Amino acid sequence: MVRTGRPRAKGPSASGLTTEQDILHAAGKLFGELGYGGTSTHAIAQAAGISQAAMYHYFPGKHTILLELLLRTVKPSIEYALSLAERDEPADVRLWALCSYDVTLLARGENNTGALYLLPDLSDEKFAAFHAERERLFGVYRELVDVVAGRAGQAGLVFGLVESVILRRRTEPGLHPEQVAPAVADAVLRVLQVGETRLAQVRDEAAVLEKVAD
Amino acid sequence: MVRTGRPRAKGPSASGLTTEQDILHAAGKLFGELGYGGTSTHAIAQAAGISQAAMYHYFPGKHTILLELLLRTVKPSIEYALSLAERDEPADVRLWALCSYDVTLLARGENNTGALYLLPDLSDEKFAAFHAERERLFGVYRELVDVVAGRAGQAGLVFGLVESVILRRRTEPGLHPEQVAPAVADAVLRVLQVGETRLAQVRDEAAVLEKVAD
DNA sequence: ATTATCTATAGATCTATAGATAATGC
DNA sequence: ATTATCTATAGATCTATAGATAATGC
Repeated sequence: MVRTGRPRAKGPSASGLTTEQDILHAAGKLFGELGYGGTSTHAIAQAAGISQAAMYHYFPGKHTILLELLLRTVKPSIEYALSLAERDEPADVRLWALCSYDVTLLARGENNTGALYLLPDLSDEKFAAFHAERERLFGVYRELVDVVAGRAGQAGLVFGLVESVILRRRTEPGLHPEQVAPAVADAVLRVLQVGETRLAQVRDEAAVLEKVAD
Repeated sequence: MVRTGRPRAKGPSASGLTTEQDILHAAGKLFGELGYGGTSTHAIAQAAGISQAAMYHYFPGKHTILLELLLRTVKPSIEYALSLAERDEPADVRLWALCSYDVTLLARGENNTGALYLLPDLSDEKFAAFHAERERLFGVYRELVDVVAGRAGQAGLVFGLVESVILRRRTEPGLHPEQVAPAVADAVLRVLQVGETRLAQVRDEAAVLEKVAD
């Protein structure tokens, strides 16, 4: 199980991960801190422990690294959202579970991977595949929110409330996923004018839907 | 009242504004769309109608342009927040008015100036002056939120809810300030568990505090 | 004389490619 | 023979400075 190919000049991967993963990890951290335009391919390669040119063995260009990161970040949310669509718990219970799960993902992780959603560079059509996935996720939110609210037009507010955790991570260092996730999910139902009595029931019922995020 | 100095090669400012304002306007638009690192000084100058080098007559470097934009964007919010601190309306009424005012600012304007808050480059200490101002604003929110909630620890959630409008502008093109501002302010009080009866009163009372944003 | 602009450019990047090299696989 | 890496570099930027120039002011 020894690796083929020329060995790295700076010694083998300190993380023990594959080179592709080292690149993605380094790029995710740097894009989040310095932005896409502010991160050079040289800086990514250096943080990954390889030469600048070696990156092109794995990714044909800088933007494909960001695209891959975006797709990997949104993927678990979409899978969970779609799995909820098949359940027959009431909409408010499923919405609470979905919000709690997404906030957990956004609040967790050493690098603020959700911060990639904020990059202005995403308006480039190179990232259309990501926007399409995100739209699917938003669609699930909209369906659930419309039922819980009893009317249309509240989904944007809810989605914004969930994603505002990305912003809060920057200025609230002591933000713990297990604490903020239920708080945001509660807030979502309160915004939709679900009463406190019902909310307490929803919280209990949603426990069944809890998924241990990988 | 004819302007001194060498005339522009491309003809006089189309906007009729000062050159400094042309630069700030162009930079605000480009930073928001392409990011700080993704926007060259050449691109800013071109959009402003001057040569790249002429910018340095007004700003000693690229980052001072961004800093100036950030300070100008946050300034009206701080002034309004501080003016509210001296009023004797109840905390819930003042909080509603503050949220509504800030959401209006963030939702309005041809360029999404609030989008500058999302730039990852802001972590650089060059922008410490902006963070200090923003912290002052957050302080006013915290005071009001703590009183309305009857306990500490909810201010981050509220601030996030207000600022999530910046995110929503990107994906919800039909977002009208006069529509979304009261909706978010209502949502804030609902999150803080203010009852519907009281909320209706608050909305009425807050009308007195409404400020026509300049 | 002062001012706002211009043109030109030095020096420092930065991306992507070409081609060499040091491993393992067969 | 295949693979993963390396070094070197072309060509395209990009920031900031130097110094010239075309107006108005006095």
